[in-house]
Amino acid sequence: MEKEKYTIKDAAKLMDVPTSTIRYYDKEGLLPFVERMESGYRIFTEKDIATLRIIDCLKKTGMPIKEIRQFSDWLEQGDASLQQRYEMFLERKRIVEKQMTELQKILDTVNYKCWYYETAIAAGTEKIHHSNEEKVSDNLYLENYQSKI
Amino acid sequence: MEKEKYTIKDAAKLMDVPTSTIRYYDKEGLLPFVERMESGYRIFTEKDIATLRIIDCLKKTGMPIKEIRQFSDWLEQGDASLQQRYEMFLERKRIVEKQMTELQKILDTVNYKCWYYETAIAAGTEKIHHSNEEKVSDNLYLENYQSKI
DNA sequence: ATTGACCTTAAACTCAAGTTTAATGTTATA
DNA sequence: TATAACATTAAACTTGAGTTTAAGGTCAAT
Repeated sequence: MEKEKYTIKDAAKLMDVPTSTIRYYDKEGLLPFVERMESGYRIFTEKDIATLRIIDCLKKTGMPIKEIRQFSDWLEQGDASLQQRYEMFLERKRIVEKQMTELQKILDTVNYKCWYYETAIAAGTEKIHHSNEEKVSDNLYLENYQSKI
Repeated sequence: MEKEKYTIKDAAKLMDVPTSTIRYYDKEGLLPFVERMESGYRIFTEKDIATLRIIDCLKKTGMPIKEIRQFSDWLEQGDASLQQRYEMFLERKRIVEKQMTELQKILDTVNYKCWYYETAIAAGTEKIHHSNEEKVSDNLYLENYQSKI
């Protein structure tokens, strides 16, 4: 059986951030659903932790805090905002897919540079990549290399 | 035949950034190789533009400006720094591969939420995801879904 | 030689996303 | 009941990565 209630310290540990980050998110309106004790201490439920994980996922898609706040507002509205929330995730999907494509291109360039330096080190100098013939080799390399991966 | 020399405006247009960004990079020591006219105007060669593109690639791997400065310093040292530059790109490769893995996990979560909202909208309420039986369905969905993609 | 479109720098400013500090209140336990 | 280890807030501070501003110098075409 899992624990049911969490302190801010527990929540912070689960999310692997300092407690100050959780307080900052709350201050920015990301956590309006978090209840308090009479003393003012925050109480996080399992459900709150699950929502924190979704907020973390949105952050990792590159969504700025202000837009995540919109999502939290929609959460407060319940079923009336299902469509908006759905469209938000559809857009995040498109964005992340674009990021993946971009990241693959970056990886191709990094891999090319690895090969560039391997061959330069073997030759003892970068000059081997300066002549026209070698440039042709580079292109041939790139063409083959990218289809091989 | 391509143009041989570029102004800061040309370079900025080629890199799709404002000229202020190029000046900022120069101020931070990223562009020690860029020559000047007697008047002080920067002159970018084809090679400089190629190096700018590599700097842009490094930036897109998440490398901070201060570490890119190290790369520029190594460039100035010529063949003596081939090994260091090679190791730098090997590390960037590992980092980008990790980013790709992480991004795939994020996409899995986003896809799960898309399904979550599709089904909630069809049912007219999110409550369908609250009962224990439905939670089991979620898990089954996730298991099947991720192997299907 | 004047005009407009360029270029230069230093320094101040912006922005997001936190982090730190200070002053104070609460809870668990020995 | 004292004390340690938590918690609270507001406000100031930090960091990275630029952008903007101000004051001025240069270039190309008329």
